[in-house]
Amino acid sequence: MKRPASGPARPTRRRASRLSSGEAPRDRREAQAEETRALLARTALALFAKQGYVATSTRQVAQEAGVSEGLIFHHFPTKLDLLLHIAAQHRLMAHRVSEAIAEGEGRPVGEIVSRITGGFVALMSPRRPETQLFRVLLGESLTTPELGAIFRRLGGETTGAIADLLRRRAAIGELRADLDPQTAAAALMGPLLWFFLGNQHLSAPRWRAEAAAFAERFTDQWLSGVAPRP
Amino acid sequence: MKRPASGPARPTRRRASRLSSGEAPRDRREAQAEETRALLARTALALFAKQGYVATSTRQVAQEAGVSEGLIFHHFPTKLDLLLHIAAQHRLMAHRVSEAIAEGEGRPVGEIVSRITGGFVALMSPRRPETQLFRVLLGESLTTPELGAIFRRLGGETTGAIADLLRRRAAIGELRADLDPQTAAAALMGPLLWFFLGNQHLSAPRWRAEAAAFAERFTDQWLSGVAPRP
DNA sequence: GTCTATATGTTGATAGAC
DNA sequence: GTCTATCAACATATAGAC
Repeated sequence: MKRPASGPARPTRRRASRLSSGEAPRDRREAQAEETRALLARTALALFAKQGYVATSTRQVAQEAGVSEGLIFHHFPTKLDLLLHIAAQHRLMAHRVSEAIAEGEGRPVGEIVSRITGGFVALMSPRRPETQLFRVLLGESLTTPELGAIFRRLGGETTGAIADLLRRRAAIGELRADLDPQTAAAALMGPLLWFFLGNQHLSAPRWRAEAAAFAERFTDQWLSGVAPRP
Repeated sequence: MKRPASGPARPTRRRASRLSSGEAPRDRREAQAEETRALLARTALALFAKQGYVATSTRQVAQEAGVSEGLIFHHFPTKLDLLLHIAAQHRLMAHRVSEAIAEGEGRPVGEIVSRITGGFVALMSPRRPETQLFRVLLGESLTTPELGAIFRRLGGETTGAIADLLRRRAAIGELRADLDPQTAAAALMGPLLWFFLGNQHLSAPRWRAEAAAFAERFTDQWLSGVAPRP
């Protein structure tokens, strides 16, 4: 696989000189360091998402960010640490699901599920950083055990939270009594993932349109599968 | 990410010398070449599955297969050609689904769907070559456009075949009339994929047990979601 | 905190003898 | 058809000057 010759490094704005700030030099340095870490994380994420983690070199990240390669290793001991730092900084689908569930307490399941599928449409839009991160993690999780565990944990948390909701709602008769909550949760998240993988190449506007339409049709069908038996 | 120092190359059995065979030398050579290509494909697939396509070197493939590196490039002009050759040789989930549908013509949908989900359990067992290939393609499809297209096509064929079945069955009243076939097909395949990603680390026996249980519960729930409205 | 320079090994791919 | 020898480019990571 040919690696594209990385284009000329984009000029990166340096910090504006601070005149007579009240901050101690220590704080300024730390702030600067944090800024750099953020820059590196941003840049690396974009490249990882486009080319994959293994196929992206630290050199490339440095060039694209407009810093030296050594600086990367000053802030992140290894390349994997860089990826893990990125992963830790983002709130993924799992968190959105938990939020939707917490906020929907006392409201009908259908409403909560609609919020979840609707959130998926917004969250997984092709160009968003969270989406890019998700793709990297998914791809790498298949070969890097450490990331595989992270990825599985995220998935498990998501279905777990949903299953918990369904269990409670089934208990009060809002859902069919013989429902298996874990299965139903997988049946909710799985098709969203399937749709994402099949349509991630769409442009953002087309994604929004197609994903929204799919989410609506799918939510409807899923709900009729878990509704109480007549 | 540290690359594990590849262990000593396993001794590979060489061809048994053929005494006085009736074959022309030309045929023997061609057979030998085919044998080598198969060996390389087998070996590469195992390594790709474990470490990923990009993270696996042609050198490593050569060592593990017990041949020289140059020989790889004699048979496959580039590393990507090797992967594409592998991909072309395997019958994936898509084909199994089509088979199940063709063979189930005239039988109840529930039965066909059970065969599909049941086939998934057998086909996606952790150590099978098809499973390994699937993982490689999925992982790589997220970053290599050429493979992304292949992967999307496979997914599209699968849901397409299912959607077609559902459309015909809905027309004769076996399924609810307002069913959207494409959505229902995604709702069938998605959870299987989700389950696979969450449980691919299981041992083969545990996979069979857990996957079979999931398949049964899920099939049941999916069917009640597409059943005709009362 | 950032840079330059470099260490040390690996990569995909080619040439040419047998 | 297979091997050995070799390539230039690239990988991750470190050392030390500023």
